[in-house]
Amino acid sequence: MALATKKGASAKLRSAAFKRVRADHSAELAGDYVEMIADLIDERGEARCTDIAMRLGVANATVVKTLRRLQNAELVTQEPYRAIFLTAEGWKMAEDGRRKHALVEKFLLALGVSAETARIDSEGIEHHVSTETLRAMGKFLARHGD
Amino acid sequence: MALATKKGASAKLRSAAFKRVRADHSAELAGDYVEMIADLIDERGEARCTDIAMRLGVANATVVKTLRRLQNAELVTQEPYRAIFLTAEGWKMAEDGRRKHALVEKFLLALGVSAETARIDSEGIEHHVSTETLRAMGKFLARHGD
DNA sequence: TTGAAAGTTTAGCATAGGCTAAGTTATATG
DNA sequence: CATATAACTTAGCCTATGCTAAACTTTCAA
Repeated sequence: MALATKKGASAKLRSAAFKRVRADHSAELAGDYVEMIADLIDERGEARCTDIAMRLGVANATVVKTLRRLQNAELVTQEPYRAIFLTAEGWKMAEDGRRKHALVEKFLLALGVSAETARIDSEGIEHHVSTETLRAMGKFLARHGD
Repeated sequence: MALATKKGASAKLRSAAFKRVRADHSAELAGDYVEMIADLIDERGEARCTDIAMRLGVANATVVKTLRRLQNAELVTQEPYRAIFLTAEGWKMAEDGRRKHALVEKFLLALGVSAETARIDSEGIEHHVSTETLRAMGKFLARHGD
């Protein structure tokens, strides 16, 4: 029984990391969307389905479906056939994402990878970096480069 | 028209990063499974559904279903009600994953994050790190720590 | 050797996130 | 101002990844 308990506890510990990864994944898409919508609004005054679809590299209908989920999650608002807006919560998430994204990308550049790779890898990495790791990256940047 | 072309090209470039992330995600689960199966075989001689389910923190039936996909992908072999084995390709993927995983985890430790965070974050990050970034991490480790 | 516990599988359901095709609305231009 | 084009939406399909409940094997111990 002592062995079984130990085994169970150890498995539980291990599984926590995978559960975090799965949770990150569901949040990831929402983060990408709001960040992109924020960018589009800043760049050209409004965010349209088509632009989002093109930048994400998915079909228009996919964007529409996802936007409905984001509306249910109170991250965006939208009238039929009109541009897309972010709620206060949506803006907050977008800003958080941008900060994180920018820091990871700068960190990778400081580490010595090419601009192209930094851009691509930071997109995948940003959603899996804890606050602690983010802080460590910040410290590194303060010491080196930046 | 010049503007439209430029716009399209820029969007295409951006979308590449997101396409990579989506591709990474589909490969991710397979990578986690084979790595874990390899660990179990090394640790206790065989890999069973229940152990995988416990370590991943998912239901048994979920593991069974995923294993069927991995069998179709020729990464694992299995007889009904028997233990699970890796194919040559499965072992290769597992070894690659372990190498990558270990390097990322060591890198995070060298960066100054706690063991706990390094363990958890490396799990999420490993699948989104390009060869170039991995090399940069290796160089960092050669200079500092390790 | 038989029966209960442990492990495995099947069946059936749900959600997320893709797609295409077809229909609807807005808008810009002749 | 009428209509063609562009943008948006709906409908319906698919796969991946999760779940629970129920059925089936294996194994181990009485």
